[in-house]
Amino acid sequence: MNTVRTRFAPSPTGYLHVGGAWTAFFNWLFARHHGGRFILRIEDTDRSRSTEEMVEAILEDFRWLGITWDEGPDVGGPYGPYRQTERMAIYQEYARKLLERGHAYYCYCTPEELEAERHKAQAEHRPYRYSGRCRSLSSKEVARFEAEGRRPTIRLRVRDYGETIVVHDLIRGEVVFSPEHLDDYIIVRSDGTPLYNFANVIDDHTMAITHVIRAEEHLSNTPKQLLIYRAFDWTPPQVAHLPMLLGPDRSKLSKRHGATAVRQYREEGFLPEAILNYLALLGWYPEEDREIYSLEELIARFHLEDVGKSPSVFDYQKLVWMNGVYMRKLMHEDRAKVLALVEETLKREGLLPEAVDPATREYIARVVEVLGDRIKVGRDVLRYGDFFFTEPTYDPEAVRTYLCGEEIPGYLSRLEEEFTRCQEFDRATVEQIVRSLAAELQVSSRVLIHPLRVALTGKTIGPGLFELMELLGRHRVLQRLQRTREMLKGGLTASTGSSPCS
RNA sequence: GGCCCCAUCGUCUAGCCAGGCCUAGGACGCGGCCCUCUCAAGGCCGAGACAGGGGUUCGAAUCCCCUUGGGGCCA
Repeated sequence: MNTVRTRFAPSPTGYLHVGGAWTAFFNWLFARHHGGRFILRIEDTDRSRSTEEMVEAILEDFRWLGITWDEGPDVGGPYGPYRQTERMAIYQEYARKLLERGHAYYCYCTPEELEAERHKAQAEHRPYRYSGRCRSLSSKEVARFEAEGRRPTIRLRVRDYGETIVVHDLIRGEVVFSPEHLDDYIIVRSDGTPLYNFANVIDDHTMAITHVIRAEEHLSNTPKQLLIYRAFDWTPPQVAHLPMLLGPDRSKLSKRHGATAVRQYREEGFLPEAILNYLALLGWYPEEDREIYSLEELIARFHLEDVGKSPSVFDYQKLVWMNGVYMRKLMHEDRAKVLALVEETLKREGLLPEAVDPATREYIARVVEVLGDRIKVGRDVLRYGDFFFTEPTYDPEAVRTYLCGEEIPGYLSRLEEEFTRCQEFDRATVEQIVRSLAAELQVSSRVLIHPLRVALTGKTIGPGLFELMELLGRHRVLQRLQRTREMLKGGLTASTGSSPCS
């Protein structure tokens, strides 16, 4: 039994897409499950849109995810090179072989002539298929075309038009294609570059790929590719077509659905383990009523035959939930990682300098401690605790509901006095102060707590008030209280010049 | 337009291949309650699906056919 070899072949025209990551991951899981190898190949034949930076970016995204490859453009391997632009000689060589054996021929038809054929077919209400008029050109005709300056394309010669093609798909079973749409299709353009279906087959074969696992959008291409294998007398690899990844509106997942690049998730502070775990559960489920699995468990359980056939909607909410599960676990198993993640987020937002001193590190650690499991993704630090690092941004709605009562300024100045006067400024003391004042005023303590929170943080959500105050420290608390009172008194906000309470 | 794929709660899915164990299970999300200074987390409870129609069968979510709906490829 040959070793299993799978591959993923991204085009370096953008960052790694979650759909691509998903496909790659299943290839990876399958290879790892069978003790095989996973290969990365770069499909950069579209030179106008491919860049070297994107090759590096994609490799980096894979590294970050923890999807490792055994052969690829950077590490090389026995079947290289691993980028298509470096394999042009190989495609030419195989195209020549096909030509020599008569399985392919030069075609001098111009786009206009082809277009005319197509029109005719349409007018007669029959499916278009290339007429094959260049199948047997005499040397005189060839000479004439050449003299006209025509550059030929190379077409595959399909032996038998009437034949049905059966694809044995590991996920879908037997898929039967009726023959009418198969024709002598182009495998090499007139400029000598190979077409996708051709390059793909040559690469997969010469790289000894045993299992082609790809998205369903390629299922319709499979018969065409099978024809090339047959022309060469090669044994085709096993194929498996994964279901499509959809956006919430059930169309193919794309940029307009929001974040589709793995890079974006990384920047939002997602954990690679959580992303992989989430991706694993799209189109596939181990037969247990649970959803959290380690990579090892995933590898052990993965079976291609169990992958579903119906398309899956990418559920951002569930990913967030799952990330939260991993984040909580990390919180007590490897706090340093959480801290690093948070630090990165703060730097990206410009709330921290590049070089972070030890005292700030300590402060961040305390913030994370106070924020606790509110942090489901890295960016939640901002959502719940931006005010720890910058002046609060006041949520207008929060101000209106909690700071606009006429008794509020009075409460706040009483609080301010007490906070100025007290000896210690720890959570127990401030809690004591707030609760006694509430008792004295004969109001529920929440009557003081809510306005205080909004005054200090700008929002209605966040960590416990007293912990937050202790961390903020007396100085900042007093400063913010003062500022809030001025804001309420003056009735002015910088932006509109109107009262926040009207 | 031609060809191909798909079809269980809003979403991811278990069950389907080997029909009865399914008054269809779990998870996310949603609603309620508890905890509580808010949010988050946690606990408890709840609403929520076999696309429709025909068969086959003693019996169908499970097998077959049609319709409908979604998606993809080629043009």
